Amino acid sequence: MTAVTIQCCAPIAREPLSETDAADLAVMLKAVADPVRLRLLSMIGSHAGGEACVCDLTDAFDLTAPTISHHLKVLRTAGLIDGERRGTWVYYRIIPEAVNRLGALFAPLTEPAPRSVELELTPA
Amino acid sequence: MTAVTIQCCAPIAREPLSETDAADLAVMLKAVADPVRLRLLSMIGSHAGGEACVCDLTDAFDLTAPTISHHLKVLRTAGLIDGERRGTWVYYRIIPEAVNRLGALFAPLTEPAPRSVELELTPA
DNA sequence: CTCCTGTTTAGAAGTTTGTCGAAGTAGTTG
DNA sequence: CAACTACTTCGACAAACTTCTAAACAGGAG
Repeated sequence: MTAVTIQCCAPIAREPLSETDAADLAVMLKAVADPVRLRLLSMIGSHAGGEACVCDLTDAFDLTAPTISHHLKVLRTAGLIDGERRGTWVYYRIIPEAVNRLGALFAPLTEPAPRSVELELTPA
Repeated sequence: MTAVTIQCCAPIAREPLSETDAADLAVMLKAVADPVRLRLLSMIGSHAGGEACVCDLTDAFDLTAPTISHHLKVLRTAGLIDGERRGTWVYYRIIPEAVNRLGALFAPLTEPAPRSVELELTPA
């Protein structure tokens, strides 16, 4: 059921990116091109249950709550994470499709021609 | 022989990135988090022979030569490309290991446990 | 309702980044 | 050597970014 569904742009070395695709991807990459946001994304994604509370995230850094909130907003605006308030706390989780899109962009491409490069994730 | 050899950091959602790894990766991601540099990288990687001359790259953009040169330097400093002068022209090519490192970072991770995720590139 | 905690918004200060024009280096050709 | 082309370095400046403090908003407890 977790179909992965990688689509948007071929690996970066297959064919030149269009101006539009490049601009589009740059937004996502900019969001992830910061040490704090990288760690936030990693913490959220690797947290038990696939989601993490802002309170946990804030405690893990030597930064103020507004700063963490700002970084989370950047990740959210870029479509990489999604947040939900449940009672007192707000929980964030990764949007896998977005992360997969980045993975596909930098996927290894040993041959110029599309050989049989397959990810064996769902053995059917 | 193209062993790929992906190593450095587990996928982003496997375990929280260390502060050092995050800072390290952020340098590479910052280099790639710009529409012009993304297109440059893509043009270089997808160019015939695996390398492109600066003259070709400069012509493809509406930017001055110094600006293109600056962007190439950012990519080079980040370890993503390497340049070589041959006679009159300078040629740049992608460093695959660096790009693969980014690919590994965003590789899909459907299960928390390390299942049999294998890239079938060298059928031995 | 009032107070307290968790989170976001608003505004400001300091730094980094993208771009340019001008000038410098490298190699080819006459 | 002189002139020309290809590319890089330098210095400058506007725009964008990271971080902070202060203040607002949201929900739970007394």
